Amino acid sequence: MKKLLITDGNSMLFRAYYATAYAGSRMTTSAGVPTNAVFAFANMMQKAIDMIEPDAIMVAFDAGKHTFRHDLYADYKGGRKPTPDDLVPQFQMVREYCDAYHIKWIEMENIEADDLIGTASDAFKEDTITTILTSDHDLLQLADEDTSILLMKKGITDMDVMTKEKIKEDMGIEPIQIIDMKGLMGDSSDNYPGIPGVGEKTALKLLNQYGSVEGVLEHENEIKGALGKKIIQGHDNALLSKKLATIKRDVELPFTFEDLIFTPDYGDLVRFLHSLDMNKLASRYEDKINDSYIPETKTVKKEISFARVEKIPEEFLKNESYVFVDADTSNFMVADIHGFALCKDENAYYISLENVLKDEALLAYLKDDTPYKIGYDVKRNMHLLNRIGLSVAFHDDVMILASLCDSTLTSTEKIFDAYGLTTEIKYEDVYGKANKPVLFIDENMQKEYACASSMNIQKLYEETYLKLVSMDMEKLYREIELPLTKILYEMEKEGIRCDISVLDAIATDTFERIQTETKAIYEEAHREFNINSPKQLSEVLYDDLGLPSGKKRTTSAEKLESLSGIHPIIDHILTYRKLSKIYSTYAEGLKKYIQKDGKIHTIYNQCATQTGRLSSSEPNLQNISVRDEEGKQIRKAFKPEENCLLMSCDYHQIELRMLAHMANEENLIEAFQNGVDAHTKTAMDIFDVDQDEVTSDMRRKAKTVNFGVVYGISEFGLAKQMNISRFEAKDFIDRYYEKFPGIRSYMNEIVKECEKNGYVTTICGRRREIPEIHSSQHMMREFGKRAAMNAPIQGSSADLIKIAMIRIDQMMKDKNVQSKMILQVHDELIFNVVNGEEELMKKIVEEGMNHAMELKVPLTSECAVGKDWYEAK
DNA sequence: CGATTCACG
DNA sequence: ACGTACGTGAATCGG
Repeated sequence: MKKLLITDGNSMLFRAYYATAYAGSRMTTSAGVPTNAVFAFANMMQKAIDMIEPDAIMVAFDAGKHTFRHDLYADYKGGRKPTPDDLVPQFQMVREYCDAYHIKWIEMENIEADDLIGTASDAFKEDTITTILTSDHDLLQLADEDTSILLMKKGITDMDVMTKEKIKEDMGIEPIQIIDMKGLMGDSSDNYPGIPGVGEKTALKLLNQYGSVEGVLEHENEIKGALGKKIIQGHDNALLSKKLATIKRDVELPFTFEDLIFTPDYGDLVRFLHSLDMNKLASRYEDKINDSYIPETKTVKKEISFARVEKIPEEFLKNESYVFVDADTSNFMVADIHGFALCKDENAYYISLENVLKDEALLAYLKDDTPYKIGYDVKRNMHLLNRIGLSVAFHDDVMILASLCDSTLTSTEKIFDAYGLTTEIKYEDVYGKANKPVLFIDENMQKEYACASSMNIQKLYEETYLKLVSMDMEKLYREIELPLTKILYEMEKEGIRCDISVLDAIATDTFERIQTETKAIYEEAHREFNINSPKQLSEVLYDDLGLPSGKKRTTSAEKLESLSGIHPIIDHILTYRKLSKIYSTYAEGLKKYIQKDGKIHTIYNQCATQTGRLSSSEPNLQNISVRDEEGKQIRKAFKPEENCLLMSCDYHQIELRMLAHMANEENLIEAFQNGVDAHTKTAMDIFDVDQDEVTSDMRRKAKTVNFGVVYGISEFGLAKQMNISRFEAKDFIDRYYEKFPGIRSYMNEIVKECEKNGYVTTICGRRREIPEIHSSQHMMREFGKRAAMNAPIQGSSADLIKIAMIRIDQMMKDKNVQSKMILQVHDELIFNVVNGEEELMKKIVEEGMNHAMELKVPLTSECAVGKDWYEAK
């Protein structure tokens, strides 16, 4: 058997174009010719070739026209959109690509590519297996025993193999009956009517009974009621529509199978790819070159120029650019801007702050949204620019691009390391270290550093943008992450009022109590030592006092609690620990961050977690004490503005709801739908009792089990947490899975998926890479499995609240409220609510949160208001 | 600068 | 044979 690959050239080129259209402005050759569609086309072809390993290839095009009869892209319904300008030259270019690769391409006057494909898929039947690569669902009708369709999904690398069986399973009919479906129900996008009043359901029913349009029409007089009448009236339309939907298979083909045999010439291909500046793609083929061709990469390498200027050349300001804001590397909420570097292609310019403000053309350029500005950590740039009175709309953030592409890249160092991006002159070379700044700034070094940094932004963009598109995260990026950046910027800028006198009072009180505890501890230990040093403390406990340590000699609160009662020193240490945490991290720690405006402005990092959650730092306002009453007092320092209240709204058991939805676990879904408390429900099931028999202890245990499930449950973990034996823990897990079988199969599936792909995804398509899943070490692998089980739950919940924030922000703008969203704590949002807006805000927030996604379970949340964060919780 | 501990979801 | 619950950030110690 031979293998034939037929590519639907036009449909694939359109698909390639739209999949990469956002990047259109920058995917060009050095001469400025757009190449994005050809690039994506070449990638898709290679993927299909690697997958199928065909003996022969044919690419079919529509002759000489740049639009065609089928709807290829979801956004362009009805009618024909004109072919985009930057796609036009790529029709020729893609044919040149085929020539260079020695792939046979066909086009014939007055014959549609579809009909060429239909005919070719039939022509060599005896000893050929055919695969058709397309993004056009209409070609599915060609599937049969020897022919399958490789159907492009979103992005540029995802494709589905549609066999005859798969189509039958998906649509409930034979592939060939697709034309009968269209005959009966018509096709609005192709503008043929079918039988008016017959939709998908009716058409399916009729076909199952009569097999084909002709079969239905033959019996049209037997069909009763309104339907029969409609069919008789639509008789001719049905036949015509079917004819229009049918791909021809009887075209005279001007070639034989031998003409299609695939004999690639990698030398020609590499030369061609280099001519379009697709050096990276070319390098994939270089080791396959069988002639003596050596790619002349030198000829495409351009001279890079860095310049310090007083004014940016006007010529440069016509296009998009990569912007590096040169500022202190410290906390950007207080850092000062020195100037910035702009680059595009091989030219980079450095301009000092003083000159920026004098350069009218540059200021106009920065205000104009049309030439795209691309930056790294756009939120930081916004703060820095805002403080010199500038507001710049950035079109892309390469920090977010890079971390979405690879979730393990959770810091700037990791991102730049991963892509091998360094600068010859470093920040320290220009400005020195934080504690030892340079006396004089070397302006030449400053220019070199900043210009090279802007070049790195450009390089990073080129490495990540199409990758992101091909990974299907463009929607997540454009519709969630980028809008969120702006919201976070506003939240950070707004900040939250923090009353230093409250912190002072807590500090003073706590300090005194720490002294008391310290004395008591020294007395019990019979000597003075540094209680903050785990090393010294463990010597006191396990050597001096001879308390039982076990193997690890840890001094963690967990261990100490188990020792409580054995020796009076233990409780003093626990209290000391608790108080010194409150004192140094919160009471004293937070004071350092109160700015002149009496507020704390935390920084939200959008790229710091592997799961998609935010993190908060300088200071971290996502871990302010709440579980412990004494620690919770800290919240009394966080206050609303004058004539305002704080409002805090949090989701109820968001992760369990997300799990119920994603695992499609009927039992749990039903509980949520009926408003049954999830922990109580779990207790009923694992302890096999009625709702009114669930004791608080049973509920507490069930709650622990539920947490365990979300964390990727293990016998050991659960046993440790619940202080029970491994066997008892196993029993709980077995019972749990027995009652919630959907969760069991979901967890198994997700681990399998992770083992296959090396990553897992959230509802919104966010990826978490889990390389540990393939580790040779057992423990690492087990960790990988737990992370694989947890990440989609934690990550989808993060997606959810991000969407809620965007919706709430939008509604607040629509209603023109004066209240502000100021904090996010994973499943909770905090607002400064202006007096009189309480009711409206509650409505907005509940609507925004509870309907951010429509899941199989209802989403619920609770809002509370108060004169400080303590009261509003 | 890594390890330990502990605050949060 | 292995010896852990998932995800963060800050303070502190001690090499």
